[in-house]
Amino acid sequence: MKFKAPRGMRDYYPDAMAARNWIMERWHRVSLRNGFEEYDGPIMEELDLFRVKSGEGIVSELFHFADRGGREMAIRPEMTPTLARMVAARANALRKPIKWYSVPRLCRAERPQRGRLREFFQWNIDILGEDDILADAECIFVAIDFFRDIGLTPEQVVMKISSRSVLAAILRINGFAEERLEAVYATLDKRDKLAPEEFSKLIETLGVPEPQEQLLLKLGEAKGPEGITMLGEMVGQDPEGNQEVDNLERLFDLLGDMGVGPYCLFDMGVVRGLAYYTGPVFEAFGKGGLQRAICGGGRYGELLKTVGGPPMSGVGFGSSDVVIADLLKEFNLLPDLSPVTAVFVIDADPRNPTLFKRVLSITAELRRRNITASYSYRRQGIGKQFKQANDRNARRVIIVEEATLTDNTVSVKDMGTGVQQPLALEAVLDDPFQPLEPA
RNA sequence: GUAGGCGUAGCUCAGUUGGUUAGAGCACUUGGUUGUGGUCCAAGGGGUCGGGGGUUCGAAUCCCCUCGCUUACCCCA
Repeated sequence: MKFKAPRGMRDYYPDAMAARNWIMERWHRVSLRNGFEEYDGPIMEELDLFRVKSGEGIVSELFHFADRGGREMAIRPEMTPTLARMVAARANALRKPIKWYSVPRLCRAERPQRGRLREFFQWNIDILGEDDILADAECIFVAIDFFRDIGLTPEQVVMKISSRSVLAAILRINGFAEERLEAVYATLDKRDKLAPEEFSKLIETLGVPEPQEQLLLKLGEAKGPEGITMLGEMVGQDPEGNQEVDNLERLFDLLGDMGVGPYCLFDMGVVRGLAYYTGPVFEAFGKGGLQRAICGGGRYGELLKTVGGPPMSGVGFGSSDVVIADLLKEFNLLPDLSPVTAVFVIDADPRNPTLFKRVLSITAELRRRNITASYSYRRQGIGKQFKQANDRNARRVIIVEEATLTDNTVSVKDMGTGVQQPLALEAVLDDPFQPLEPA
């Protein structure tokens, strides 16, 4: 074929569409039951909106163009700038806390690889206007609520949680200059990807004194409850540091109270590349072969200000359908999504046009009653029609026959059990799935 | 942008000292079957062997180039 779907973008044939809908229905369901409202924005924004948030380097990763008025536009690569813009515009009018979710279609002009395409859907959950760490706990709970909803157990997925603010406090107490923090974050974020000796080498390239090097090595290893204890020792008597560690402990207490403790793990190795995170950060990982993060987020303190809004803190996360689909596949969690026809209507004698008229009217009546009903377009033998009914995964078959014309009865067959019984047509229309008695 | 792997039917793949008209399974269509589906049997449609060039009497097969896909790195919102 001359044409195919663009690089990194997908065609959704019905089976793929069914899988996509399966995931997205669960995103909606979980969002709504956790008290989030849906919002959306335009598919593209002014290029500058993304520049403001992420810097000039972002431009090469975007699909962008000049419109006919010469305005630089970009297809959205993420939802957060749009969210910040929308909330900032009505910051004072919106009831707090703002709990919003969205399932935007996003595009990024990067090289496709496993779990990462050029066009995808991303579930976004955000809480704004609530500084208490309870909001952070809520966001993490929502992500795990979704994992549970699709059948993932703590043996299959882990939510790794860390804290930018604790990390910042420890670094400050140990004499790291403010302007070095960015580089340190980037380095620590790589820890889990490298062998220990390579990580040590990377630390050395930072060019910090020996004691600070040792601190960074130790920090990267902090994990689990002992890790948090270790952080407590590191901050010592520093009041601000103590407060941050207390906050982190409270986060884990809350998650325990919410019943999702088994999914959660403190891990200082989670830092997240983004510059704008200011508090707790978290990333979920599958425990199988797929090592990529399946969701990631955290608290951002200053984001609204960068788009000209008031100071308002937020916390949220995003999760792409591509990685979720990979994970579902890996753990075989997608159910059979083949289309099901509830009722298939058959005429017993294809040579009798009067019977077919009744097939049409009965099918139409079933559909009017919101029952998925179908029939064969070809007037062919009853065996062929049954075959077609079977191919369409019909639950029940209604056979229109001579008795239908004389007594207004039809034969109903259950395709699962094979049981067939004559019944009054009205009774069948009222309840097509009533129990059948074997003859 | 860097490096590896792979390109044969819709899908998964066979196909070597280079040799007739390129194959299988699954899927699809039709028939076996004029009142009963799934199983089974049979037939059929579907391929410029990714593309171009070269070597050769002869290339899916050997050589060169190119395009595409894919995995990892870089980056990551």
